[in-house]
Parts: sequence; structure tokens; C-alpha cells
Amino acid sequence: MDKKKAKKLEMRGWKIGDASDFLGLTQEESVYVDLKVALALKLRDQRKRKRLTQTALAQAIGSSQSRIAKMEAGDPTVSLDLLVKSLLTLGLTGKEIGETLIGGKNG
Amino acid sequence: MDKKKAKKLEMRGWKIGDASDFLGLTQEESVYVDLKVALALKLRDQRKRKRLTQTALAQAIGSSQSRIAKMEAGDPTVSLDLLVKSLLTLGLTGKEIGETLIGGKNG
DNA sequence: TGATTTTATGTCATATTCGACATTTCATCA
DNA sequence: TGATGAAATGTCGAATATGACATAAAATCA
Repeated sequence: MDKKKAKKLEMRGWKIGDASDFLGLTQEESVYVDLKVALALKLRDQRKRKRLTQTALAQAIGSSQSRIAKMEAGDPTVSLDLLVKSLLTLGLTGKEIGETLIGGKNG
Repeated sequence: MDKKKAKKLEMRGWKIGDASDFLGLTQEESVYVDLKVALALKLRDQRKRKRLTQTALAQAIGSSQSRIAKMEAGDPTVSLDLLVKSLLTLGLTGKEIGETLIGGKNG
């Protein structure tokens, strides 16, 4: 199992249980994934709070529905940059983004 | 002046004064830049605290001296991902990274 | 139930970011 | 002063992330 696949699987894991450390992930990799998951959850939360579809949000941030879905799923091909920019477009402040990171399960 | 150049100039600005909003930057862009600057400053701070040269840090994170320099300078070609991964390698926790974002000048 | 909307997943060409390298600028010190 | 190590800057081909698109799967509702 290659590293990318392992990450993808771990990220999917949080849907069912908690984001736990997994096969072959170093400490940093694990925390990095946790940070991404925290932002991903926040994105979905904020989108739903605003009653936007993925398609509507995609338009707002100049992206596509599939990319929003991948963001929210924690797909390994989405960057922190895109997640952060999306949250900023949804109106979050830098402070709130920092708090989101602190709130997530990360060591 | 294209947007990329404007960002680069703004990011350099913090060396002299404060990171201020600039020509043609939207609110989100401005906050995004501020977040990057906060991480960039933290990276330099942590590197110096550990008495590492840019070259030494580059080896530690599997990168190059020039990329470290660009990170610390807030160069627009460096991603949040690389900054965050670097800070994690330096031993920061997710909590500390969140606090770094909160600490920075961002609305 | 079936129709309709929303979300998930896979792929692709393009754009962006990457490490590496060369070179320049800056700082430190003998 | 010049020598030496560190940091800054520019450029490259390679690697990765991007929006777009097609389509499958799920959810919502009449």
C-alpha cells in the first residue's frame, strides 16, 4: 500500500470513527492529516449552516462541485491553501481558522 | 502590476513595517497573506531558536536552502502545506500552529 | 415507488508548487 | 580590508494540485 492511498484511507476513516494514526504515517504526517480533517469538517459545517449546495459554494469560490466534495472528504489531492481560501470566502476570520485547528484532534 | 507581483511586494513589506492591505487585494487575499506571514515568522523564529541554518533545516525537511528562504520571505510560490509541514517537522503541535494563526495580525 | 437534486468518485489537460542549482547579496570576523 | 559562511533571488524540469467534465451513488420528496 503506497503512502498516498494510506492517507486517503485514513482520511475516510474519520467518517466512521476517529482519526487515528495508521500504518506508516509518521507523527507529522498524522498531525498534518488531522489538521486537514479539522478544516474539512469546518468547511462542511459552514456550508451547511449557510444552506449552500456544493455546486453553489463552488461558484462562490471559483471552483467545481467535485473539488468541494474532495475537500470535504479530505482527499489527499487537496491543499491546505484551498481549504483555507474556501473558509475565508465563507467569511471566517483568521482567528476562527486558528481556533478550528486547535479544536481538532491534534497533538 | 499583476496580482502575483503585488502579493510578493506586500509580503516583503512586513520586513519594514506592518502587513497592510494593498492595491487590489480582496479581503480574503489579505487575510490569507497575513496567515502565511504569521507562519513564515514562526518558522524563522523556531529555526533560529534551534540554531539551525537554512541549509540545515532544508536537510531536515528534505527541501533546499532556497525554498526555506522563500518560505521565510513569504514568497507567493510557497504553499501553506509546506509551511505547516515544516513547522510540524520542527516539532510544533497542531495546537501551536493554530495559536500562531490566531496570534498573527488577521481579521 | 420514480423523478429530481445533491454528493461522491474517477480522469484529464493545465496551472501551480516543488527541489535543485547557480548566482548574488549580506553578515561576521580575522 | 578580504575571506568565509549564511541568506536572498532567479530559473529550470519534475511533481503535484487544479478546475472541468462525466458518471455513479445517495438523498430528498411527490
